[in-house]
Amino acid sequence: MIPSPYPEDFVYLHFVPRIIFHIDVNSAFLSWSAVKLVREGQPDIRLVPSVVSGDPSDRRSIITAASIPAKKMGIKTATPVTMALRICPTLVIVRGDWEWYKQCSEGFISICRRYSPVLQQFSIDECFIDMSLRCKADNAVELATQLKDEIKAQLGFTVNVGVGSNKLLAKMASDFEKPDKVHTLWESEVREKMWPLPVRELLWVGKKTEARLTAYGIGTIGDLAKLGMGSLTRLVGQKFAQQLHENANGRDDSPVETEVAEAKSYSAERTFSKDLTDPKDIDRALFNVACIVAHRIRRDDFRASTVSVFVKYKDFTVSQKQTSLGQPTDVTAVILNEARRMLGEVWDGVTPIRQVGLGVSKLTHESAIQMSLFEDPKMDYYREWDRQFDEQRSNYEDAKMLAYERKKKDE
DNA sequence: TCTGGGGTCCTAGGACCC
DNA sequence: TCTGGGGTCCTAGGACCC
Repeated sequence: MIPSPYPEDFVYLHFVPRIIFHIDVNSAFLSWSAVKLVREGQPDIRLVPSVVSGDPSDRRSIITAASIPAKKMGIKTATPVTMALRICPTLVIVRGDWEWYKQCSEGFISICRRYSPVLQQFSIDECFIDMSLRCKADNAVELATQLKDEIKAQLGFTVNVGVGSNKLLAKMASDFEKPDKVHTLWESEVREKMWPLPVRELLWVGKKTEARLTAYGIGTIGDLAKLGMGSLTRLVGQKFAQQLHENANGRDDSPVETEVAEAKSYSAERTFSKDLTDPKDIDRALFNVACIVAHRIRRDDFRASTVSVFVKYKDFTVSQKQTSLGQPTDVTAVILNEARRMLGEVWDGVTPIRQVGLGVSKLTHESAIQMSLFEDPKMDYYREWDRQFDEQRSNYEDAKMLAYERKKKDE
């Protein structure tokens, strides 16, 4: 094939009709764990009510992924494990395996990339590919089916492929009947396939927006599509109204973004198995999340100018506080001290805390300016502490990877 | 039944500057 | 001494996604 002299997105935008695929792994974490278990000679958990979750003995664990038989019983993602067990006492529970999931993800992404290099990874288990230059509307389904079958044959798990004339329609289509299916949603099919759906099924319509819309008598995506901009703006604000109006009518001109966007913020949080009041416990958790967040920004060569801290109470209300630093930092102690100071302002020291978290934002790559005259004289000590922490942590991660590789070789 | 963890984007009000 | 209006930055909070 002769390579095009133009960027791929330049050519089609001008005269080729857009054809977008959205590939979505069916019950991703559950399918991926199932593949691993099947390879080990275990029964296929996809065929029985089963879930992936955190520690089942922790009352606060929730379901991360559920098999189709489990979903049919009403066990969905984010259901508390205790509740799921009440619904189905024989539920099979497996723990997540992040390293394995990453490998499965890389596997299916690289197959998709062979179909089109114009690929946007949307999450660990979803991607868009721009097929505008690779097929025509009349053979799109054939290619999508081939892609879906190739993933199943090579990797052992199923995907849904949504085919449409833009990203929104492709994504909506991949959400139709599952698993292991190809669906189309062309603009000409919007009226028939998308408008009858409940408004909640439209991308970006969450619980709150649904409540607001249904209170106004808007039940289906079709109702929303026909609603005047004036009313919609009063309900959800101008910017969001415009987006919803376009989307409900099946329009979306956002491109398939091949560049991986840089992170804009990092955060970590810890939920306690019991609500806590002891400042020592809270501070230990704050210390832990500060170490994690600061390690991540150093790993990615960032410095942060804003630090925020937040606490969540029993009733799920959140208080948070953020502050701007005089100069960007990646030093754990600096971040932790700001967080400690703000925690003192945000928390009364008495109300039990369910969760504590810490975040950093306003990230730059600029190298820290060392103003030794004004800098805390302990800063060198702090940096050395961080260096040793990072070294140990990466050794730990290396060891984990090595153990994993060894195990794989044995299989 | 009792709700994890990690992100993005938007809005609104106040401070400050010109 | 008292005044308008626009732009920008900051913080708090809320909604959505997987």
